Amino acid sequence: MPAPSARRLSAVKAAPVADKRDAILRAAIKVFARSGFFQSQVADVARVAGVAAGTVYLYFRSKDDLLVSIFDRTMKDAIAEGRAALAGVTDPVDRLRRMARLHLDRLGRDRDLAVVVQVELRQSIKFMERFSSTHLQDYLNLIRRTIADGQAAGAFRTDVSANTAAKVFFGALDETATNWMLSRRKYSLSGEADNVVDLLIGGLGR
Amino acid sequence: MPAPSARRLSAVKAAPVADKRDAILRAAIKVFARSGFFQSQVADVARVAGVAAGTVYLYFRSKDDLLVSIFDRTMKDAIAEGRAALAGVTDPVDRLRRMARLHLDRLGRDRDLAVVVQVELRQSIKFMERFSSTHLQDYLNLIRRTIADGQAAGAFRTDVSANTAAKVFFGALDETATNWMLSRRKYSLSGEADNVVDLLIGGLGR
Amino acid sequence: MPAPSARRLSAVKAAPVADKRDAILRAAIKVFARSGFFQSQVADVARVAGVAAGTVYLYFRSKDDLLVSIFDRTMKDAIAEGRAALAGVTDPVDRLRRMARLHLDRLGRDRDLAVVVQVELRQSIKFMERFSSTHLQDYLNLIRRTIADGQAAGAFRTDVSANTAAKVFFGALDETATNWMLSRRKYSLSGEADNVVDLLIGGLGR
Amino acid sequence: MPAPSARRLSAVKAAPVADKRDAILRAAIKVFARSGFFQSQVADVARVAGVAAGTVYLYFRSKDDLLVSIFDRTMKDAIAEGRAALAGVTDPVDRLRRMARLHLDRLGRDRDLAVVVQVELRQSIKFMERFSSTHLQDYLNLIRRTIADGQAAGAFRTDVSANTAAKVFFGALDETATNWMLSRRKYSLSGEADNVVDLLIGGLGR
DNA sequence: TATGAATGAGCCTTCATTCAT
DNA sequence: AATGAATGAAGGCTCATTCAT
Repeated sequence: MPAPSARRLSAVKAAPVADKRDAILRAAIKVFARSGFFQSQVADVARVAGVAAGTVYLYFRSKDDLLVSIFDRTMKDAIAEGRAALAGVTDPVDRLRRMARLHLDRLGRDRDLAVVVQVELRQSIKFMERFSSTHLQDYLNLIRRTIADGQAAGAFRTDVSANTAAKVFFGALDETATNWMLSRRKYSLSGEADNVVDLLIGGLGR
Repeated sequence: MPAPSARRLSAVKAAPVADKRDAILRAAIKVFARSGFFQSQVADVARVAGVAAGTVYLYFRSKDDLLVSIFDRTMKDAIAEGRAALAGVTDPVDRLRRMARLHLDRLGRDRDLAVVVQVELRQSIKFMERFSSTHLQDYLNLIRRTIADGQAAGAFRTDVSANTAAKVFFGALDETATNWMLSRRKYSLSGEADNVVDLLIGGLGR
Repeated sequence: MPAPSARRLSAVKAAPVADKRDAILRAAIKVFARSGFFQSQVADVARVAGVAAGTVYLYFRSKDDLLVSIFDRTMKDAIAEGRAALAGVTDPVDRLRRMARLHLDRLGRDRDLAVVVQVELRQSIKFMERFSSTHLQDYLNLIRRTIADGQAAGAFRTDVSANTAAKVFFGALDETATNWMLSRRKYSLSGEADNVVDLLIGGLGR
Repeated sequence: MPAPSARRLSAVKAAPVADKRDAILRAAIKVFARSGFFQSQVADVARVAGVAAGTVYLYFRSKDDLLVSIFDRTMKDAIAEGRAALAGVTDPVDRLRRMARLHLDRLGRDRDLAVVVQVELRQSIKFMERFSSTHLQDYLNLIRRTIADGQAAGAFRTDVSANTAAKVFFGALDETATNWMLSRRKYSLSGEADNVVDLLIGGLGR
């Protein structure tokens, strides 16, 4: 933690910058969630953020950069949170359960963010110049390794590749989030985490 | 089945129209798959289809209508194929297996179609004026009912709602298809169907 | 009157041609009256005429030609009718009265024609490539000469040029027709003729 | 009248905006006069105004709005000017004479404006969604009331309705203006005002 | 830093006209 | 003569981005 003087200095110079950049990014999430990336206008983002249109370009290179920045921050946070949450947990099933809860918690806390991530991310993955898929790949790798470790530890069956299982796991969470985002009903998204994990661990068959 | 002469007559009048509409639709799938809907130009679709730009508007109301038509036809076909494939199959596990194979078969046969459906459909679901989500809902309902029937028949566990299970099932297939579509490697998508179903039925746990 | 055989021949060859050309022209009047020349489409004219779009071009060189043909025929008829109506009439006031009645009668009989003539003719006069203003000039000359004759005969005052008086006379009829065409009320247009002439002859002052 | 400093301030802020809007409107009058509304391009208006095409849309909603704005301003000015000019004048004949002079003065000062008003206004009246005919109706009402007052005051004959007389009066001025606008000769339009009024008051007959 | 007026490239869509049948 | 599917040029309008203030 910086000394008071340092904090004040940074408050005068850095913090407002971070604040405004953040305000614009939050405005972008709201606007993109409402209208979709391509149907949104930079001017709308600026208006919602309470700044002039030109100001957006003091903090972001382009409209694309707004979207990339949203994804970058979201995925980086997700991976960091995920790693932290798994820190002291050794039981493979618990590890998956924690990841599922985190995944749905994060999206469930901010419906706008969920909309943007669930609706626009896939688009962007397709167009590599817009979003380096690295982060998402990192996330899938995190799941895959967790499953592979569980297989090595004898907790998970080994006749299914960790790769396939990771995709099934991620897909299940992803679809659950998408359904929640599209649904009018206001049920708790994170409440679904345990159901999904139970099903995946125990299997649908009796 | 009509007599040859009748078929020739209809081929002279109806077929060319259907052919051109179809050519434009296939061109749209190719172009949208390459560049994404919003970054594609109607003129590109026309060029790929081998017609003039204006001709597109003889068969489709608008650029949006192209996308909607792709979805409509794909989903209608999917549901019809799905219903047909389940016709004589009673074993619940077999029914799910068939649906999974069909799902991945269809997308695996046409990578461009897979790209459009996996990348653009979600966007369009969000904007109901663009695509009535009815068809997709129908598809999810088909899965849900299949699972509920399996539960009633005692084949599937009943401590997980059919709704949750349907989302997990669809999400697993969906993510598998998306991953295949994005991957450079040319593995068979439909080959994944059995793995996914085995995992979902048996569960990841031992 | 031609012999029956001649009539049949002409009915087979010439008459249908004239009929179709006429049908298209009448359709054009109706369509142009409803939407205005520039906002009308050749396809609409064809549909109203009950022919295919391409057929219009068998009888008219272009869309412009449709408008020109409407004006040409209308003005030619008007002048011919006007000359005929003045044939045996020598009293200058009677001559003006007859011209006014004819003018308003003609437009009053066919509201669509009135709309096209009153609304589109002025446009077209401005663009000489579209309509040779000769016909309208001929019409104004007919009025001017009638007034000049009346002046020479001592019936009309001579301290106003026949030219100015002709414009006032035509303008009064023109505005009366325009007002009638735009008005919702269904009063008789030709009934206005005498009022207008009385006013112009007698003057507004006491 | 504001103090110089205040004027300078307002000149710095308000004037440029008004100037640009005005420049575009004047350009539109020039371009529409040359080619007609439908054959003019917004890009031409912009080029003549010395701005980029997109700039037009910062000041006007659409191409239609340009035309409507021209009419609105012209008619509003005409009515205001007319009312002002009649303020202290009581003699009915003088009142009509003043209105006629104003009418022809205004159009005679700006031939382009005259072209647009005389040629395009009628079109627009026909299509009410494009131009609320209210203003023109107001103008006609002003004339009608002036005539009716003159009748009540015993200056004008009463065996002709004020309504008919107003149309004749307006039509005479309108046609005079149209003829001047179309004519190549450069005579003075406002010089015609007295001739027209004399004729209308005194009547063509002896 | 912040503004927001101005820019102008870009694109969907229309529709007069043509021409193979 | 008649059709109507096809053409493709044209233009209104949008909006990401810039830059003078």
